[in-house]
Amino acid sequence: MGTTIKDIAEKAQVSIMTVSRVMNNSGYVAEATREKVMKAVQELNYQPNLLARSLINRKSSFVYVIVPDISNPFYADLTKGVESVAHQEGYHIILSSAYWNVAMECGHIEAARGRMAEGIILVLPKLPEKEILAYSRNIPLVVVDKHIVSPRIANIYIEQDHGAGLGVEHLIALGHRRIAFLSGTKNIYNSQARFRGYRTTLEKHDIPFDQKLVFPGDFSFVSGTAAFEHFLTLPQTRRPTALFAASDLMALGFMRSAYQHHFRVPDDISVVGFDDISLASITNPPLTTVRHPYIEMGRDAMKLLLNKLDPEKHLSTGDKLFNTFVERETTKPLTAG
Amino acid sequence: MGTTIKDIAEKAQVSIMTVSRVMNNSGYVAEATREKVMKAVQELNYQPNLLARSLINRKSSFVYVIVPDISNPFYADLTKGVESVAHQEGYHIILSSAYWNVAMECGHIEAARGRMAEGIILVLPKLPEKEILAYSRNIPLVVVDKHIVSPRIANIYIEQDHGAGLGVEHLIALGHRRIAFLSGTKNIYNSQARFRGYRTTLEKHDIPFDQKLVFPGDFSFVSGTAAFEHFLTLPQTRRPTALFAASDLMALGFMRSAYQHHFRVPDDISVVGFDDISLASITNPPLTTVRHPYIEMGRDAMKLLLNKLDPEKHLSTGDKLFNTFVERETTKPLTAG
DNA sequence: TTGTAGGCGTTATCAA
DNA sequence: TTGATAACGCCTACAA
Repeated sequence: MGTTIKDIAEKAQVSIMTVSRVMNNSGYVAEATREKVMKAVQELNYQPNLLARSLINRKSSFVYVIVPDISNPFYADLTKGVESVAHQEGYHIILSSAYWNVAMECGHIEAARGRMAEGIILVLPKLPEKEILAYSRNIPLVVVDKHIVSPRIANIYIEQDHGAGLGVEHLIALGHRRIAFLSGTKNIYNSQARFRGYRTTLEKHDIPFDQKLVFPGDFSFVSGTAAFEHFLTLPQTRRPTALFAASDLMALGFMRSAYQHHFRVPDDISVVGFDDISLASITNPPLTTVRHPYIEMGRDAMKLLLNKLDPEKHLSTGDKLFNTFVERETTKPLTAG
Repeated sequence: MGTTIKDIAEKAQVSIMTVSRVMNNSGYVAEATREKVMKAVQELNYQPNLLARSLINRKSSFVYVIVPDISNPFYADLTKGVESVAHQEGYHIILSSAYWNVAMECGHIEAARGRMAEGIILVLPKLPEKEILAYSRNIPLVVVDKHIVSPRIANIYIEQDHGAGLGVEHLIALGHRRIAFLSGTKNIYNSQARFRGYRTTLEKHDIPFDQKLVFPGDFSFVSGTAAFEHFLTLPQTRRPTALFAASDLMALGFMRSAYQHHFRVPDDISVVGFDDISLASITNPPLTTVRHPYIEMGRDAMKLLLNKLDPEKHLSTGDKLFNTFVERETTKPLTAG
């Protein structure tokens, strides 16, 4: 506790510079001297103070990760991806939740600057793009899972139109034509993208779009249960035979409510979700969905940041990420009638 | 980027000390001077370097949180609890996953020391107690969710015997007497505690313990599905009418497999889990379980650490934490026959 | 009310 | 191959 380079120097009867050289394997040190130093290091259980080192190198090896809420499985997965690359490259991550609150986001960003963080990974921020741009002039910043227009902001984002189309294509291939859409939170870009994918895919197959088949939701489990109530209010003949939900949570909520009303999935109605959260494969029946690759997004975000920090090092972010379709057991072919 | 106290001093035509005083609201500063300084701060967008400050104060405001795997919902919840208290008190958390690997745990602990972390919250470590004790002499350390014998190690741990008993009591109250136990990973203290709770509760009610009704498992979803296969191998008359699983994940796996074999829960067999992970309330049907309060454990762990760091400040860790029974829809009274 | 000197633990630079 | 000195950005203690 509190052993410094000076203590080692004293104990080993050398100058602090020599100790420093040993610790960093830099410059020339006679083998005998090195051993003397190492012995002192062992005995005093010395560890260099990395903060002091940061001060002089201007390299803290800290990266801030700001997520909406770490207890949300999406962001936990994303964080895992970030962490795996970070540790591999010797960085440590400082985690903060901002709870969809602009003021908290700003607070965390300021804190990151103050702590000499080398960069920030900002997940689904509420902060307007303009302000993000302003911050990004002070500190390297990567925005994840939010659609960004400015080419000046580093960004990991998957255009989810295509992914949503995958889910709808599958339902259409099974013969469904009355396909409902359970939408995400209004005015969120991700919601809109998923909706666009739904609508354009319908059009591509000459299936008329019906506003009545668009159920309101907010990505949450309960909004899924509410959607089923909404479904019940539709006259029998106008009910959809399939549902495409903008999130797995809503799909699950819908299914739960359906079961309580003695509807069977997929027998009475097919359901496709979006996200592929870890629960999706565990539910009963397991949910057919569109996978949004959070872990990989986290990984790539960190790599992108690292490449910014050190242009020498070109970490490959692999191929561009995209959504993939995952067929499980909540869909089945439309039977006549 | 890189604005220092010197730049401000120069711009405001004052000494460094005056700037320092303004930034810290300490000592006397004439109002006019203060304004001059603040103006320079604004214009140059200055932020004090907290690492440099840490060096002097010997107070980094960093706390390391070392979990087995952040993408696991338990630990994400726990981390959330830690974070909520930490931020409130001005601390930042550095998150690391150790993946049940002793070497990684040690690595993270060393890193924490090197980074001048003020403390470590160590969740379910693999590290032997003796080594933890050794580390805890160098840096304040709180061990969470692992049973610790030594009174010298700060610890947040719930004796889960009692909680497990709650689940079994419920089944017994419903008339069940042939109650199976689906066990967790062998040789893990938590598994043993949950098993003890099962067994002693049985004995309390004069229900003979039957080793055949103890199914092996490892806390995972798949080990739950395997357990159902095991269940099927039992002769009809010797099958349990209820199952108490040492984890929700296993309970869910068991149920999934059960449904695939056209068994109904709770009609054909009652199921109780343990943990109350967020999925538990979302499944179909929602799972009756014993809640293990991860968020609260995280909160209390951080408070305990804070109290260690600053004995002046007595953050109440509230009442002692315990497991609670959560009744949902996977159990029902045993019907004659 | 303000400024000067010294140091926190480390490394870069230059000299020996 | 080693060591003295001056930084890094800031704060404490003391002086003016």
